[in-house]
Amino acid sequence: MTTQARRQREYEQRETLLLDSARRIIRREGVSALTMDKLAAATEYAKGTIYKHFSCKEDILCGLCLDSLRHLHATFQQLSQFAGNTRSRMICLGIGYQLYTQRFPEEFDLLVAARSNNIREKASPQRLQQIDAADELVLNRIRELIVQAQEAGELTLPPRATVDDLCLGLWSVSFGLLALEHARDMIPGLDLTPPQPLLLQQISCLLDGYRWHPLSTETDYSAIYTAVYQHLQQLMSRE
Amino acid sequence: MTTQARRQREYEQRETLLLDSARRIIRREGVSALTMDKLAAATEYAKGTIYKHFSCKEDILCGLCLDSLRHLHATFQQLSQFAGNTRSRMICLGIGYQLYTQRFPEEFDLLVAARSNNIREKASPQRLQQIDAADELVLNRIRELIVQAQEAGELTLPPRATVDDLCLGLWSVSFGLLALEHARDMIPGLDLTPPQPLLLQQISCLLDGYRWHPLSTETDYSAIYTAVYQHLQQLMSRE
DNA sequence: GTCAGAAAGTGACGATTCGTCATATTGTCA
DNA sequence: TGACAATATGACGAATCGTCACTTTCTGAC
Repeated sequence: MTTQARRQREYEQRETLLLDSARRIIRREGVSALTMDKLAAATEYAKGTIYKHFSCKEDILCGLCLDSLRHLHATFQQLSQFAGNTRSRMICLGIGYQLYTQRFPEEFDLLVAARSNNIREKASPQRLQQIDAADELVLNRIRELIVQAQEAGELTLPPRATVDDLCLGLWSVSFGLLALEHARDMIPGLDLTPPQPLLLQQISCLLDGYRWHPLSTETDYSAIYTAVYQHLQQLMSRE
Repeated sequence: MTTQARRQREYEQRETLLLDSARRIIRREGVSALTMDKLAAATEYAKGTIYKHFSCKEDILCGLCLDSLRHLHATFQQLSQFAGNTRSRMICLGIGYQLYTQRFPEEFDLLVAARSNNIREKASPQRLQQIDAADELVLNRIRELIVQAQEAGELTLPPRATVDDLCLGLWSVSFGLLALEHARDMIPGLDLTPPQPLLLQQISCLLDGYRWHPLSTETDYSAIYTAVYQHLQQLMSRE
């Protein structure tokens, strides 16, 4: 049915428009400035129409997270074409994640917020489920790479560790570090390496600990880091 | 001045009472159920009185975080008396952190939430500053241990890494992993080691990567883990 | 082209929660 | 004991929420 399809398309376009408007408001005035009335005015739709899409304000925030996760996933997809040994390619994902949070700080902030009940309690179950699904897609990219490393003989997991354990470990240290990165400004007198190499250093040590070859003691990765970094920065700014 | 002092004490006691009430409401009915009117009714104080203590609802949430961080710090203090080599003692802190989040899940949830602008935008600057200060106290316990490890010759940091880098790395992986732990329930089909050893495994690999001796390949830590775990569990349940 | 019925869009409204502040109460000390 | 300060109160106006009865637009059969 052609009418049906067109309507569906229009609905999705409007959802995008609504999310874009919401994003703009948040970027300009902060999350607390986002109100349903304001969003309605900005998009020139009535409040009732917005409620056709989102069950509440928190649902919109989750909608933004979802969008953002899909973005991240797309980036990871592109990165998977990067050539090199599996370990460099994993580093590549780490750098991608970091650049992503730098380019979309508001979205990442929401991603952190969306981990807490404060938001989850109110958002619609469907939206939360979609977020989880998107999360999993991203995780799959990491998982894949670990499996490839095993197959390539570059990684042999310790006895009781599973692929998912390492996967979650990598995710944790990256998510944690980026989420805590604010601390850099907030906590005075913290003597840290600049942000860019800091995450790589942590990932690198973790990978050394898991004995993902070639170890950082065996190869000098710094040239590779720089190359990947520049490559990615171009890639992401182009969009 | 004696009157002054007594008033100050009463003020603090009431603040504790207010926070305890708020905590109870959140625990029973969720964060969104916490309203100023409800808290007023529960504590038998008027709303105006509550606003003498907290600038808004988010400020209360941050108050709870602060409380919780102080708790964590106290736990870390106690743990620093634990005997053993520096690496086991670091593991000890990790276990302490984990048990802490298990015992106070609501508080930890708030701690995650308080990292995002959603809350930070509204809370009072003083409270946020207090949180940062408390955060730093906790970090100092980790930092100390790293320095001790260096002094004991059990740890030699890689060329460009600072004490704070490692400190933040450990904090990140722990915070990240615990914050993402929900994922365990949410994301289906994740093949993970059970929660208790999972964090220890990550920390352990990270420490191996940093070459904090004795490495996990040199010593079997599992007996120590179990001992520390039981010791701590007793310690924390006693309170 | 027209029209009836379906689908989509609207915004006024009641309800909830917020934060304030003029007033009331309590406590202090000369 | 009383004057004054400190503290507590809760009624109130403002802001925001989410709903739903109504209006407008669209659709496809005739």
